Amino acid sequence: MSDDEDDPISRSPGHSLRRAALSMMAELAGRLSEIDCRISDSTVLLLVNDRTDVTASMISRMLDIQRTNMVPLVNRLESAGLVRKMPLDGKSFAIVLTPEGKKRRKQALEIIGRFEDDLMGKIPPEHRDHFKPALDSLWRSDAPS
Amino acid sequence: MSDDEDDPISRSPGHSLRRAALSMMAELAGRLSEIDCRISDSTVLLLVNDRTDVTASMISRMLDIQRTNMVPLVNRLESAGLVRKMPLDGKSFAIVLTPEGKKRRKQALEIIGRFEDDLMGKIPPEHRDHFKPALDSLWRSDAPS
DNA sequence: TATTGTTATACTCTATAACTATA
DNA sequence: TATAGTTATAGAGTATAACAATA
Repeated sequence: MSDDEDDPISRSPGHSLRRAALSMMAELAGRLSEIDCRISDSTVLLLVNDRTDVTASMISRMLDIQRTNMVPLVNRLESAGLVRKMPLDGKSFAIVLTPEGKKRRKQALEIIGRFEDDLMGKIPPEHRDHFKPALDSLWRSDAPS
Repeated sequence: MSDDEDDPISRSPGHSLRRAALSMMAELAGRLSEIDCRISDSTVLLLVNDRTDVTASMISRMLDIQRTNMVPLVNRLESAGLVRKMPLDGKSFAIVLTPEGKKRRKQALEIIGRFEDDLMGKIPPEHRDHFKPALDSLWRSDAPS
């Protein structure tokens, strides 16, 4: 079946963005599965790092995840022994990494580092430096315009 | 909470790709909902167009959708009166657009056209021409390298 | 009053296994 | 044997409403 540049789908930047993201996420999810991590898990581990003052609500705002959907995510990390909840005051808890959590974070960082090298390596050199700035202009409120 | 260029998430092109795609898809889905179309619906309508020889299996391969997940998609379009199944041989059916399907396709094309103009307009001019080529190199087998 | 954390719930998208019928 | 279409099912991700407790 023809899929040349004449049809509106092949010419669509939105379609390219969707397909590229889905392809990338499938590949990354596969690599992270070897350390029993989902993409969202790894994002939380990277985000928290050594901090002891990051709440689930703060994470949900930073990653644009609904507060309510943080519950199973944090529970999963807690059940896996990767994070602990430390009371900050009467109503808030800090999500802090356990030693195993820090170990897992380091593994995730290595996997993601290799993954992103591979990712950028697929992009022709003349387009490479434009990739992240272009993407960030589509969602980051503080992106340069 | 700090979200500067020092943390591995803000510097990650993979994270930028994911967030940009999710942001874009949410916006497009919202606009297409005004003509009762999902993104996948519109993609099928655009793809089939005037052809009378496109099967669900062909669509599933072109869009990287599992064959099995085409069933509810096509049923939805058929129930909405947008497509008909025409027997091609004893085991295959062509998905063809009804007159209402062609009308809906035209509406979708207009919405998507405006949407993509807006999308590209958000990208700083110096990055704009690199956007689609960079993305296509990540998933299109025939992308120039 | 606004925020944090939570439960319950539902919808969408995606993925696998297995089956029938036809090429 | 391979392909087309289908059913059943399960796992993710995501969304809203509602509530209790605390700032």
